Amino acid sequence: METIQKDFLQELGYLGFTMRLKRISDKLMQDGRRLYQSLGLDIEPNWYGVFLLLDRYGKLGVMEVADYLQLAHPSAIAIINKMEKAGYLLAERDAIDQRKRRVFLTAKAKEKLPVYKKIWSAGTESVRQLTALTNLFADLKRFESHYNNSDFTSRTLSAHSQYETTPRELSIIPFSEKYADDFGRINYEWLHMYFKVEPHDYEMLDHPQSYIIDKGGQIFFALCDGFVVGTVALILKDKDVYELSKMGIAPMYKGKKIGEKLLLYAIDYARKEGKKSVYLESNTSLTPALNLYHKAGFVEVANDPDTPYERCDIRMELLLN
Amino acid sequence: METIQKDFLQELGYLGFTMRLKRISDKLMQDGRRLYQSLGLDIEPNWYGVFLLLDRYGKLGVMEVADYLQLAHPSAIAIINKMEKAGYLLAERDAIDQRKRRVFLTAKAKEKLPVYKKIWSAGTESVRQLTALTNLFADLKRFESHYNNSDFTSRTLSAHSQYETTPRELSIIPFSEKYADDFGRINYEWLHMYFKVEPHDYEMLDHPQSYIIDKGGQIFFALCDGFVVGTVALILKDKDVYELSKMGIAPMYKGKKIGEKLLLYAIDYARKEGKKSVYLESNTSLTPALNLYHKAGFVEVANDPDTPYERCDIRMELLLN
DNA sequence: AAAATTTAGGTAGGAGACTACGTAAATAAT
DNA sequence: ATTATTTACGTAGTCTCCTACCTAAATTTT
Repeated sequence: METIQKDFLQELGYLGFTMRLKRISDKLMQDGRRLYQSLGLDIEPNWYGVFLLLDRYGKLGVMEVADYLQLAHPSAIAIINKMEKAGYLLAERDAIDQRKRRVFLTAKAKEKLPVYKKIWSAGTESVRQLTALTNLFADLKRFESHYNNSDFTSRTLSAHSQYETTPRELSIIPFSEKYADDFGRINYEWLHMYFKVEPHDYEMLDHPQSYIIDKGGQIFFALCDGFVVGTVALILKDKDVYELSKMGIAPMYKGKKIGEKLLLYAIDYARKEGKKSVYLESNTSLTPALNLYHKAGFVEVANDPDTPYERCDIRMELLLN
Repeated sequence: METIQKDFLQELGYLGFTMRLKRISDKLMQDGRRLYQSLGLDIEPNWYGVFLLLDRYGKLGVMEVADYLQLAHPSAIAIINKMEKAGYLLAERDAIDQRKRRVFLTAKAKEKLPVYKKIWSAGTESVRQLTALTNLFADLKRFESHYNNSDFTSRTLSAHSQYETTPRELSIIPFSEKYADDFGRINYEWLHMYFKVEPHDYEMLDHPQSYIIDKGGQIFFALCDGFVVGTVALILKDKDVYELSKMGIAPMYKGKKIGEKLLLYAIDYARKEGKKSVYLESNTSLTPALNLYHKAGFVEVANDPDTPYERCDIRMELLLN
């Protein structure tokens, strides 16, 4: 427990996504509130949508506001009532539809709006700077639309239905076609998390049989609780040299020495196959992995300038016997 | 108000970021809860962090849990207490530090964990699919670290301090160096939102003076409430032909006919300069803009196969006099 | 050794969002 | 015309997270 890993959720990868998102949005919200307070303004961070909506469209019904902002209507009501109490909104009954309460900005609101817009512009600029050089917006949009289309719940449910009771113990098995997808799944996750996925990766991860097994290599899977929780590949590089690659552990199972067992198993296999050495390429930022390699006897050697991977900045080797 | 723009927050661009983020994270949370309910499980969507944390590290104090998950400690306490009540957690006093309450997983938790992990894996896979082909994770990480470093509040505050009371009315003025940054600000926003920014864009947006003005073109700014809310550029393409480009309105000021005024003003200028025609390149997905162009008299002509912009799939022209 | 400060953990209260349920007006169906 | 259904709100209750404040143990200072 020496160096405390500060951000566990980040370490959990895809699984931590939900809570990380909430964390960011909550923080932004809190900051917004603080900002208004320090400026001495009597508005809340979630009001700007209503302000701008009514600034553009004039009078709107409660449901319309909710629809535009994609809020459940009670939330819209809560905001509207507060704004009304603060004197920014007025409401009137719709002449033809008696149920409808049409809300609109008061003179106070219209007077203050330019000031608020100025502040929102500043905030907008901050967000622009924070998201500069990223595709956060396009990606977020894509995420939202995919998410709205596909039913997350039912998809996850069906995936779950394949659950079968199996021993808890860790077992390590060689490649079999039925786990080919897991090979990709495990590795795409950490690649995605730390680097960008390179073309060379796609080939191997999507076609392990043809790119690794058929060329004289081997892949091992760590199985636990009934599914694949770790992978490692030995790629035949020379008649007596393996490259060790695609070593990945499912985030949920990290910290359980599974990587170590997998690595030792692979080394043992290489030795039994009569190979002279195993080498690997990695990145210095992946300290836990490097420690593991070191512990297993790998030593740093000169970097290969012709590596097909951009992310690799270190090469290690282990001589067998 | 013909076609109701469904997502107002998306339309607001950077400004809508906060609420969109909250919307997504809340939705994910709700879905998680529904998922567990339909599976008949007595766990909550925000428990997985604690489960996996204790699975890895064994016994931890309340504050440690809070730190790892980056939660305020009352939140951690709330989760821990519920999990304890549900029988998943037990607590004991630390032998040396009497204040410390060390929590750990019960036998029930350890027994159920494989099942839950299976479900979380399925959820993980769903997130992977939803974020495939995006850089959401790398970008989110970058956003988080930038955000944690720079003080959003104080930055926005200082930007706000430049506020000066100015007339509410819209005015249109020609290029001046002091608004050069605004030219970039306004245009980067919509480019970022709808497309990816192309190299050609950076040049022009960062150096309007040399790339547009000095080459015989002109830029107009719409000013309102004391700051720039819209831009349009006329680029000299031929001795009597302008290309109309970089037409953008700050999201907060959309729907106020500012674009229309700016466009007519630019056309008028071109006419006064004695040009024969103005053409523009755009994208068919930008319906509101296309309507505007159409209304101003632009007609669709054959597309230019040599356009420097990837995003453009339509070309329109307006003959003057 | 006594006093001051930090740290661990807890409570109270507030904000935001959502679901579920209820009511009355408007619209559609028979 | 009467009944059934949809729509527009509104209320209540629950969940999440956070800040502010409090206590008591551990650690530092003096």
